[in-house]
Amino acid sequence: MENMGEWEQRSLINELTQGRELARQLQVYLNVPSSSHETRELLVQKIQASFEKALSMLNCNTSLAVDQPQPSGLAIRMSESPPSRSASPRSEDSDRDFKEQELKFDASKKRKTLPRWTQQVRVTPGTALEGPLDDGFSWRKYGQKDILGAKYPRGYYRCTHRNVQGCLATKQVQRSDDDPTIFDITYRGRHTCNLASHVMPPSVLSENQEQGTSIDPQQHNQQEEQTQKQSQDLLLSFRRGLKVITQDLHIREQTYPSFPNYPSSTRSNIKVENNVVFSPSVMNNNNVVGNLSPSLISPATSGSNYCSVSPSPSGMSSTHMQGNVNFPTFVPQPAEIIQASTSATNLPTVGLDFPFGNAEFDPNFTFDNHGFFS
DNA sequence: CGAATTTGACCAAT
DNA sequence: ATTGGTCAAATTCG
Repeated sequence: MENMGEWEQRSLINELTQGRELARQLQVYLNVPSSSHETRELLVQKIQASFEKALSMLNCNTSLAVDQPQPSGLAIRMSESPPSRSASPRSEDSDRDFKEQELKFDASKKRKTLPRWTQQVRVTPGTALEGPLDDGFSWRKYGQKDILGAKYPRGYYRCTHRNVQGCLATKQVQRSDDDPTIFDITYRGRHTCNLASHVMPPSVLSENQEQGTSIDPQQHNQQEEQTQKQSQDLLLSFRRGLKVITQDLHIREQTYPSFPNYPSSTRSNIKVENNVVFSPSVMNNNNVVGNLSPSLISPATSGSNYCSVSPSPSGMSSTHMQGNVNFPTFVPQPAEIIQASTSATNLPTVGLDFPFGNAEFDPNFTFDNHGFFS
């Protein structure tokens, strides 16, 4: 834990402070009759966002910042889930899927599969974009398959830099049967490539850049990976302001030290609605994440991310930059993130759960941000 | 021309 | 034998 860099700590403090400040402001506004409802609403949102961010930092260490233009609505619901079946709201297929997962889980010894979790992403109708989701990484499609019982084929993607950096992350994208605007995205494995935080300001980059690819994929401890990953995705999603519904966070891993408290409480559909609107000020700690990828268009792929780590400054390899390097402005759609996963729900209680889940720190969790955002 | 996608074949897990 | 996942040649894209 010494690893928790000073930077993280500061960010955290910063975030909390920010939240406090916002709350204070809210209080003020509450006493000012003339203040608009909207303003207050906005403050509330900010506060929520602030907390979420702080929590995510704690839980996930990911210091990825969530930065989002101004989505109008996010709903997050999370829980972790051993796919107890009955997970997805709408398709029974997913149900089937979960079953499979479950089975595999039990049969554990067989194949060590990479951690895997699913999220549903909905592209807001009305906006013509049909495609999904660009979650911040650059993916390359390597296959497509018709799935039994599913109307739409499932697309298989792997990290573009797989060969170069040995990043084993893959994802599967499948459009929901009944609601074409929803895509189930199952991620597997964590990105070991430099998740590049995209194109970020050189200044920031320079700081950690040395790390480059040095991260040995195999070395990571899984737990960490998952956590990290999860947060990565989430955050990314946030940033893009898409509607994301994470349905199942099931992760199975062989070596799973323990995930002690994944609060099972979750199942109580907790939805945290937050329309997160980050003000620049709030965001400052994470410039790292500064940009969103604009694209979110192709249904399954949008290559918009950069995992690359080109050591060489000039190195951005020609290609993947699909033109999005400008971050701002892109304001996708209102997003809604719902993480659901059914889990061992037993809890009677409605625990409070935050989007980022477990308020638990993994014992072994270390901030390995180094390579992470470099 | 190189990189990304498509698509049928191949392989592994039920 | 069936189904899901990956490979890889062919094709398309930029």
